Amino acid sequence: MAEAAHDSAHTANILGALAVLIQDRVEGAWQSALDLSPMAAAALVQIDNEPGSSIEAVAGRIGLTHSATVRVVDKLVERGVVEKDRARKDARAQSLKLSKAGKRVAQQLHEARNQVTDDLLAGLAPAQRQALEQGISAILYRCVEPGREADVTCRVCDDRRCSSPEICPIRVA
Amino acid sequence: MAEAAHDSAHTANILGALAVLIQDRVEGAWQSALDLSPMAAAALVQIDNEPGSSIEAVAGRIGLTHSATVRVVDKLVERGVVEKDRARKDARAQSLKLSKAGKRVAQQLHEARNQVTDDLLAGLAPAQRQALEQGISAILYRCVEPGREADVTCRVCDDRRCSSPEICPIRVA
DNA sequence: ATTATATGTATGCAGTCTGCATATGAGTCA
DNA sequence: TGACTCATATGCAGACTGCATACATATAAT
Repeated sequence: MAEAAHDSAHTANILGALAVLIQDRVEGAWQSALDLSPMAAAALVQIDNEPGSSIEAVAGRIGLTHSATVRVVDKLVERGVVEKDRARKDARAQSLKLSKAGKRVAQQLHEARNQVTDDLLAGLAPAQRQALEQGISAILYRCVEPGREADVTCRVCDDRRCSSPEICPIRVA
Repeated sequence: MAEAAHDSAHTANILGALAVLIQDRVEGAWQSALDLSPMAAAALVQIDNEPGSSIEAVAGRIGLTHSATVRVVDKLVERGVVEKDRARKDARAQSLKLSKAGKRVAQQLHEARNQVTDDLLAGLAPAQRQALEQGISAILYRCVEPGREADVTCRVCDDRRCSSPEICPIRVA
């Protein structure tokens, strides 16, 4: 019979379960603590990361259609966390940026997500955590082509946690 | 300055990104290949795992309200993959089970999810995969109390991949 | 036995999120 | 100037969800 150590089917299954757990906790925290839908959070993060983005650009990075993104951004504007300005270079495009309140929400949003993932790692021994880091990096590096899926996968990442000296394993290739 | 090997903040962030990637791919596959919403898939899996469940029981295990679960199950019944029968013991409760077609869909559903996670692990060296297994197990064992959240976290798991000789790290405690 | 309470289902209603089709305004190029 | 492309915005419809409520059945207390 197969031994546990050789059964990657089991590894794959609990990896899937872990993904469910993380998404449930993160999105639940966003909803209850900040009243943010998953895509509203993603739009906020992307506008924070690249101020001046057009709606079209944000749509591409969060993986929604243009029209859906228009609505998401509209709600963020109504709420006072995002500001629109017609771009100078191209009067068609909106130039999106966060208000002061928006930056505060973005900060809280990252804290909530980091709280979840930090808690999960908190009990691991250093060597175990490093092994996990290497495994996850290898997976992301190997399995995610730079491009649209890569952007969408990173839609709610905390950039400050993927900058120098570390690099996002998705964006190095 | 902190070295990469010691920076659990980075580990936490890419763990979150991996969760997003997995959920996007799995739910995307279910939607495009099987026309199943995430919760419809979860209900199907739970009814498959515990034939004879009431709607109330399924609701608890997938993390939806009762009324939302009634609708999800209704659609599955209309589609011909789930069958309702008033239970003999308690005429209030429905006794849910999968039709033959439903069992086929449940099988395909697991295959689609397993395909995603297997692909992600495919490039890892055996030792790396085992390290990942141990890390994930340690996280799930330590951070998920048996109870409602545990059930909900396992709502789309492939039970055949968490049975003997391995055990679901969430359910052993 | 009868009545009060609890449990399981079902449905009306409203709100959110999403995509498609389409309209409008602005830039680009022949 | 005119044809075409691009970014935005909006009408419309559909899916999904929760709350409040209604109804049927079971359970327990009197």
